[in-house]
Amino acid sequence: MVKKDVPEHRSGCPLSIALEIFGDRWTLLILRDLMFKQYSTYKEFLESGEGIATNVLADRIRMLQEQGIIVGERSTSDARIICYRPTQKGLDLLPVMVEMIIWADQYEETAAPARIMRRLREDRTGFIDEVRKRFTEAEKGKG
Amino acid sequence: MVKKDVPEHRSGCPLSIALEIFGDRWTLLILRDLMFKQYSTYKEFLESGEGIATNVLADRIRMLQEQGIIVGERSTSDARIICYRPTQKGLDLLPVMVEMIIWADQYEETAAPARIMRRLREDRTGFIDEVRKRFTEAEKGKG
DNA sequence: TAATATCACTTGCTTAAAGCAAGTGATATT
DNA sequence: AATATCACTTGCTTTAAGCAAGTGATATTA
Repeated sequence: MVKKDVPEHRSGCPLSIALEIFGDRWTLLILRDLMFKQYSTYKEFLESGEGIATNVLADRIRMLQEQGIIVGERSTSDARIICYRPTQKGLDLLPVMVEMIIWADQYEETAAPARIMRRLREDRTGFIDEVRKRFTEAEKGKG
Repeated sequence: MVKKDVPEHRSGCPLSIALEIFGDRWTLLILRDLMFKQYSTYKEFLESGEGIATNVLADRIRMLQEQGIIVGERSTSDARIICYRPTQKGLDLLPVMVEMIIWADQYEETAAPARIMRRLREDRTGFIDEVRKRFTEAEKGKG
């Protein structure tokens, strides 16, 4: 059994609610693949190298859609494939992820290229806006 | 059994490493109690209203000390009590927590007072510096 | 100073979630 | 028509979370 439904809120504390949604080992890694690596399919997430289990991945994708953080739609060129993309609510998690990345890079041994980290530290908002634009531009293209 | 030892890194990705450390339901709530609510003891964390289990709390406190995110020392006035405080590494998680709080407040129903949230949104760094000072001043007091 | 209370845990057990391998049904390719 | 790929699901094992009770050290009270 795999179940990650966001439960009845234990407390109304915003941090607690946030952790009910993405306070686990995998949820933010899927969003990282989606927003930073520009992966968009189940298969790409699965093969991203972190080793997530198939049932957990399916479960998290379902939960992220229920929460309105991502949306999925079938590819027109290949109907087997579902392409996921972040919503506004999902894109607004970028600052959270960026701060986590900066913290980890400062205190732990990471494989992150130094110049990318420098860019990230020195221009958080510019970096975030770039990522954001990639998805909002794409949105227009469909409009 | 309760075991949260930070495992062998699955990937060198900074986000992945960060999640190995605090990617769970409880770790950041303890740090919230410590830094925002100014709780400092096991008992206070336990009674903070989120319903953490005693073994999980003990486990996370141990892990946070091993990671150098908090330090604990016995109270001089009552030798039963251990007072925990954040290290620099712990204080540097404030931006992560603040962004999570802002996100949750924007998209979920929270019990956070509107004026505190407004303050937080409009002056993230000022807010963070205030919290930070409370602990670095206290440090000086000990010499 | 003996008895009781409090503090920070630990232990043992149950329940829920993560991890793993294999399978399924739909669509696509050969 | 046969095989491959895609996005999952199912069933089982392992690990971690949840819960109640207990422990040892220190502190307070009668």
